[in-house]
Amino acid sequence: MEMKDINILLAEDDKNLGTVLKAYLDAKKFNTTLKVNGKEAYDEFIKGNYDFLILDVMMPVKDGFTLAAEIRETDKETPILFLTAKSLPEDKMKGFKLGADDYLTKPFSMEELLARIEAILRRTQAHKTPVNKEFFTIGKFSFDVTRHILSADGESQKLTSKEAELLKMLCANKNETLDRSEALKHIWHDDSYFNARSMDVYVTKLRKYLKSDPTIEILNVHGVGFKLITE
Amino acid sequence: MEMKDINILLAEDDKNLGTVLKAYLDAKKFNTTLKVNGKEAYDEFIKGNYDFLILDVMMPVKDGFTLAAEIRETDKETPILFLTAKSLPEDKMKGFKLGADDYLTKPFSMEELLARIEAILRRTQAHKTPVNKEFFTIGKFSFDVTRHILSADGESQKLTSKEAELLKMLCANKNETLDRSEALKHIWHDDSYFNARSMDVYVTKLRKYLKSDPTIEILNVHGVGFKLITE
DNA sequence: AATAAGCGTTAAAGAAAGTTAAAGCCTTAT
DNA sequence: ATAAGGCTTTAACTTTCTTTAACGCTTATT
Repeated sequence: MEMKDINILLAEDDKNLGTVLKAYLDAKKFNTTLKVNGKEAYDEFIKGNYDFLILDVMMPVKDGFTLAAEIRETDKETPILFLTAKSLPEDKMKGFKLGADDYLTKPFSMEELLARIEAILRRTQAHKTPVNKEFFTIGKFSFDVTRHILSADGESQKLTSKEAELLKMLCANKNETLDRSEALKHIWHDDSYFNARSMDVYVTKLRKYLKSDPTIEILNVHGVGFKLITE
Repeated sequence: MEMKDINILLAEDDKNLGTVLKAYLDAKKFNTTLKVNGKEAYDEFIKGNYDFLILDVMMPVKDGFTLAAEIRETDKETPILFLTAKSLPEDKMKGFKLGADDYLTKPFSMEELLARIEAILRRTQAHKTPVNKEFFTIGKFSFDVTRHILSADGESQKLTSKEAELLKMLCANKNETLDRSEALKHIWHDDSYFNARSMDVYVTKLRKYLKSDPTIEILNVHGVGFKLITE
């Protein structure tokens, strides 16, 4: 499965486990934020734009169950997976009653955790964006993401997979900076020097395609990435 | 949640466990059908309109993994929960890789099973569209999977088995990329260079069959696979 | 200002895919 | 047993897509 821009909020008070988990999930192309108690996690959840919550149950200041209950007061959608040493049946049932999607007891394998996260995301992410009807307007151009077609003035240009993916990411971040490393991780699956050069070549190609509309610009943000500018 | 219209297909060869589970689930307002092996369960799944599958892994005639794989060939939606005595990590991973939503090892509590089923249904029931697993519509074409017949405008084209299998996989992944290696492993049983070339030949054939509808497209995703695009 | 790192662009090399035709390989009928 | 026919694979050639390399320019750092 392609794990593009999934933001995971991980609440775990065991620093060791937390760090290891975050490293593992980030390596699997997620974007993980680690908080060490329920209160911090709640504050982070409120401001952030999270797609998945992994909550330890026993934490200082505010435990995972309380945290989940607070979150579910306003948010019924974001998936919750409890991660805990408590394996009592009553606890499990409490977790599910609070609206959890899964409940994993320690010790567990990272692979299983990943598999369970992906199983849940398969269900939730698919419906988030009404699948594959993606369409962007860039100045006088219209861009059919699924068909890889960029058209304007009655003319159509068929894009290659890489061109289309890059343009899609730029469009999704219209007028904001698209981090080079994000694009590389997502499209090239590896943030390396040579892939970065390859990306530069693609930026040039996209600029050529778009140059007939002078209001459009793919701006370089030195050392950071690129920004697609349109009004 | 009101459960009385939820149809569960339960495949379990242990008569005792099967009967007890069915009774429990029916008491919880589900509508449960019990089959004692993978083959019977598959036949039942094909004709029925099921919302949830509970599959034992070890069963005579056809095991649960094989059954799940067959079902997932044409149906990516219906939730699958594996119920098994096999608790080896590799088995769990295999289950999830096959597209399972959950994996519960025996012995388990009925309450936990119920909680897990409900957690999954919460995600899936909201947006479900019942589809016929043996029949696909592709633009103006209709494709009878079992009979290998592709028809449109009153004309029918009989497909060869390889053509039909490939088209089936493309349909099951409509508007998503079908990985080349997945198709090769599944249809050719070996992901090799020469089979890949053979697959290319079949893609050309399918494109010819489908070309009379310009809204249909089999798009190549370079280095990854193919994507069947329809409106 | 000197230096290094980052970017823009073009061209060429390399890898993957599109297509067509012919060769293999089964199955079935004679 | 052999020939015919349909299906699948192999082969060869063509086209397209992606990466690498090269060179010049720009931006940050000191």
